[in-house]
Amino acid sequence: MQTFTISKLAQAVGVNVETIRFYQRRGLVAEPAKPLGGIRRYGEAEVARVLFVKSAQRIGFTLDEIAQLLQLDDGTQCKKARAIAEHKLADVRKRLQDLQRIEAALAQLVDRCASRRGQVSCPLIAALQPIPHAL
Amino acid sequence: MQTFTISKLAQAVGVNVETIRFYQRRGLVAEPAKPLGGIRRYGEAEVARVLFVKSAQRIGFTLDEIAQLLQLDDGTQCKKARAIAEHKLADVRKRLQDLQRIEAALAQLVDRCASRRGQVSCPLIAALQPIPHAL
DNA sequence: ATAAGTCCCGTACCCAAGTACGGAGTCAAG
DNA sequence: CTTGACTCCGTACTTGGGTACGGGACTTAT
Repeated sequence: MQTFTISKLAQAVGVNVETIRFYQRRGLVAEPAKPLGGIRRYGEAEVARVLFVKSAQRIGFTLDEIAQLLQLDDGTQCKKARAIAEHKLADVRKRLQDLQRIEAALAQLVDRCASRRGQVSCPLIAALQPIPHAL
Repeated sequence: MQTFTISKLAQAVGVNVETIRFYQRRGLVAEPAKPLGGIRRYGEAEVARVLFVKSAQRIGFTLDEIAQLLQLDDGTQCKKARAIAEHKLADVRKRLQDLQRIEAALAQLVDRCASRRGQVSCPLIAALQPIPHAL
């Protein structure tokens, strides 16, 4: 298809044009060959790409990590891909646990605040102490 | 108690001394009064504080957000605290959803890689597209 | 009482992830 | 065929989260 100019692409995914160009420099988004001294055109693939980057970022991946994740998408080198994916998976699971703990803590806090004003000694700090520090 | 010097504190929680000082400037960690031209002493409260900051950071909160969260711990101003907490809670739940999606996608990828080599067209990209883009 | 090792504090530097800027080229409409 | 909007590309600036550095004060072992 290749229907977007860079600014349309940026607009479609809700980021700055400069951000697209920045991603291109980082190799996260393809730079289509420009047609004989002209203006590059982008398609759905690029839209998907940028959305992926932004989503992955929202959950805490760095651009370098995202670059790795994107390599998995090639389908080739399944062995390597698997190693990276497993590593990330462990990582993600740890993040999930932490998030779940803080979610519980926050929900509890909100709940207590709602039902009973007064001495709420916040459970947040406790929620994030993995070991009850025996040092 | 107040048994740690700043470097012992840093060492106890596994961060750089400079990081502690940086947090103090940001108001994230208390700076105990220094005893008449001398050296400040830190206790378990500061250890907990720094660990909290690091944990919260791991799951994607910024230092500014963490400062807000820490204010909730005061117990006072329950109304305000509740508002902040509710906001954060919504935020956390969104992060959780995203993480769960990517966890599933990664787990699937690993699984497929394990059982069947060959044309694995990575489910990651799909996993992070909220809407199947109908534009 | 002195040298080694810390601490205090300010300032400067670093990296990641953008954002802004500016000049030159392109393209579509009037 | 010019004007205005947009593109291309390079370079510079910004913000968040630290790290590093350096001079002077303090404290402790010898």
